[in-house]
Amino acid sequence: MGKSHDIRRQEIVEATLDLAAEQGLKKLTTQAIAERVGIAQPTIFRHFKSRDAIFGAVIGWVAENIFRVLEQLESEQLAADQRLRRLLQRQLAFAGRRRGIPRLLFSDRLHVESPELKAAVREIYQRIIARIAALLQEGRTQGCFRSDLDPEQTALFIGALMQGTILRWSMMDFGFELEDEAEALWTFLWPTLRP
Amino acid sequence: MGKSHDIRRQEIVEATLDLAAEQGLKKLTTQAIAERVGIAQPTIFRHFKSRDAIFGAVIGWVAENIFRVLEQLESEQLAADQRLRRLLQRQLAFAGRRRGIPRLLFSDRLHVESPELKAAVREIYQRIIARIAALLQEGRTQGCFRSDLDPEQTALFIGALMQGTILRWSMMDFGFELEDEAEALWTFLWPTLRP
DNA sequence: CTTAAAAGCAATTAACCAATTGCTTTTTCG
DNA sequence: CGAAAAAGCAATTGGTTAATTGCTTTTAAG
Repeated sequence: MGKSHDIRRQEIVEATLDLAAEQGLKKLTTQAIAERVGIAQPTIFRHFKSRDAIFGAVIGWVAENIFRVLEQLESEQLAADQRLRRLLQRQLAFAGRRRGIPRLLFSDRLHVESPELKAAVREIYQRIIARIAALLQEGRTQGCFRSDLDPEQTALFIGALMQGTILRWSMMDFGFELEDEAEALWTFLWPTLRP
Repeated sequence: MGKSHDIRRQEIVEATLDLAAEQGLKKLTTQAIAERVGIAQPTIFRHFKSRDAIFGAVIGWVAENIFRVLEQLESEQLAADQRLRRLLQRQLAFAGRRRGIPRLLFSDRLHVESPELKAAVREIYQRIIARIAALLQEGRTQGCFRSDLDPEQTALFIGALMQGTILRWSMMDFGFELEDEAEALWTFLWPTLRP
């Protein structure tokens, strides 16, 4: 046996994310992934049923990390506005470390071809939006946000701001530090939220 | 001869945009485009040198329309804030009428594979941002925006808001009217801009 | 009406790619 | 140790696709 099943699966997932960042989805072939991992192309299929199953595992791994960020936030004893600020900082920091994320998750291939993968990506998106909306709601009653704020609508736009910023970062070939945008984003955002 | 060169080219461009919306980029083959237009697959290559040349023409067509919206705005005698508001309305309205736009322009394929197509998409993006920044600058001196506004930085975030909203619309299978988001977007945006 | 150019198509090609098969090697565990 | 199970690979398969070729039909200009 080579390496254990779980380790190989994780290697394949990471190789896939890295290759997505470097070469885009067209060249993201099982051959390319296998070469990056250092195994033969058919060996990929000892660990994943199909190519889509690899993508599914990648999305699952990304989801796990994003949700972990959201959960860590729950346990912090801070006012709602400071927790929202941290949420933005940390999600951008996580995305900034994994360039493959926008290339894969914003790809039309997942959205149109595979209903399961589309659903998985949507769930990530909707859980982030729901968390932001909950923070806005909480902060509104605490008095740290405007009282006439629509939490749902505002959460959608904050999500759009994050996604749009990540998309620009990807479009500009990752030519700036995504993490550094968090502070500027908050400066832009705060006047709309404050009481 | 069938139809004239220019008419066929335009038919191919529109078929490509429509198919991008319906089926995504993977199934956007020369065969599929030809079927939609009603010609044989090799005939495509009488009108375009390569598949990428088709994409280039599509992007060119989109750019033309977007720039026309920007130019029309120049001639309107309105305060800067109202012109910015109209810019958002009209760009979202245009995108809302052409579902293929996000599928094609946000695709990684253009960004990674073809340097020319990537440059073309970036130019569209940067001209919109530059226009927004100019409007913000103008409005700041006119007194209809905050005086401590950073026009460049703010323009980037307004662009991110638009792109993020269009991305959500695409991700949700165009399940809401994009044009209707413009008003809510402005409501969200105004508190950050007003003096 | 004539003819050259443009537009069209059927058939083919070369390249690419996900997935399968059949066999060998390595690891795990009783 | 020894055998079952897991992991590995070379070779191949079947399907897909952009682009070419060679030929025919249609259009437009003189």
